[in-house]
Amino acid sequence: MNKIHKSNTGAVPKKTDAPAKKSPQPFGLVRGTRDILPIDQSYWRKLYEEAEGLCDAYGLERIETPVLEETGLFVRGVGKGTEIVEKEMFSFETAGGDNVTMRPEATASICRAYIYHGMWNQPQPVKLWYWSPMFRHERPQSGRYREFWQFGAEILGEEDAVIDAQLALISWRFLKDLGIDAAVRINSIGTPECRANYKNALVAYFRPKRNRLSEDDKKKLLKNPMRLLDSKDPAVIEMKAEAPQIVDWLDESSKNHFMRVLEYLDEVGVPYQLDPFLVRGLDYYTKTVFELYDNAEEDVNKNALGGGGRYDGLMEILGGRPTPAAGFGMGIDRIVSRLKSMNIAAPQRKIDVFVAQLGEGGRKKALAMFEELRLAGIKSGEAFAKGSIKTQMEFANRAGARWTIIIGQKEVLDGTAIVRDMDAGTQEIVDARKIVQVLQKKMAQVQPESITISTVPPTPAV
RNA sequence: GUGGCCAUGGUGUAGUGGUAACACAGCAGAUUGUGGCUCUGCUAUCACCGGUUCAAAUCCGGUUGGCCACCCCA
Repeated sequence: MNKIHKSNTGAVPKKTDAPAKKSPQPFGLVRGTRDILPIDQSYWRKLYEEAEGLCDAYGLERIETPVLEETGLFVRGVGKGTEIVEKEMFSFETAGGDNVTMRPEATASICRAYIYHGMWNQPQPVKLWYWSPMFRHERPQSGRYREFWQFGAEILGEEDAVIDAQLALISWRFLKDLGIDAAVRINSIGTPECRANYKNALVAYFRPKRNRLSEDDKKKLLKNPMRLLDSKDPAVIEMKAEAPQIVDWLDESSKNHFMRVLEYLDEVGVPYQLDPFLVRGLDYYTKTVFELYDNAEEDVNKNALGGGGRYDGLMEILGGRPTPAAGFGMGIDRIVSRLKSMNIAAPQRKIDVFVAQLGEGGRKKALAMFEELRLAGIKSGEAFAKGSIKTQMEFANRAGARWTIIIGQKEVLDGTAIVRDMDAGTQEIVDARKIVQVLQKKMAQVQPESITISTVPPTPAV
């Protein structure tokens, strides 16, 4: 996989009076990045089309924000104490002296755009979706890259619980339609006020037991006690059982909001599990938080496929007017790898016709005929650079063409073309001018269903 | 940031001190105008640097890179 090693680019071994014939060393990949090769594109296309169809049906509009933002946006938006901001950002100073960061997530950017473009003047809520690469300087691991893709949605300017439920529904439905049996883990972390009270209770609970905590967890107890709740340390998991739960510390309005979210989810049939210890790593969340997990995944601790929640305070933190909002983000890379390991095939590009040519005259005609077929909407393949008919037939066969058109010198003179049926192994000579009609007729007879492929929009949810 | 495992053609592997093997893929060919089968040939200075040895893919050290787990998250 990694044939190119950085060391190859390093010091050239001392070769006394060796001839200076050294080919340039090839480059490797920047750590944590990778190429998404043609062989994987069918999966990516499938996911993108699913996302687009779903968002379209739900009245969400596509937004694209810059990869680069002012560093301060994330420091304030995501939170100064978070892991992301503390040590995972790709930040640098530009030649002009600006401090910029390659976005580690989308929500802060989208709130910035909302404020910057005065979107509060639009009908509320503003419903947006994105599909973009994100960057975090973490150590690469399974399902974790430094450049990774997220598909997500944000609904801005509405506080009602129905929005939270709808977002959970859309993210769940996205996975469901792709064939992944997912469940929503959901919790409420209330307002900053009730959370502060809860944190005190948590600290009070854990402090007497602190000698049983690891060094890391001791730090968490001081700095961010809620993070203790998703520790994988068996001792902590055991202690957690008796620990206070945030639900008991929610104020009336948060509790009511949460109940309504759950009722909506019941109504619409989204399976969820209450997880009293689900907290999320970003500071901006309020009230509803949720994550999506694959039910078929054995390892419960395995990576989440997506997550989201409400962030009613974020807009104000970023200097906008108080605006309630909620959203989710899905890990495209993780979902693709899930689909692959589940052996869920993505549709491959198929061609109906292959255009083969012989000789310079045949090649000219074939070039033109290929274009004619394309304009007629007939999916075709070619290998004009190849001279041998045999090689071209091999290509036609491999590409799965149902028919191959052959144009050689003889056909050019006669104004004809050979149409070979690749399944039957038979062929006929037709008038070159009528090639489109002939093929369309054949296609209609043989595989009428193939014509409708890929023009069917994804089924709307629920 | 911490720890464990690993590094052989494009891909997946065999080879544990004595001339680098196999499968698949790719390319070329089997009387120059026809595919799916078959056959033949070609495709690797064994990540890099150094050490031990008569001899290293194989042992040792370093470097680089990858994978996995923790941390955190998507």
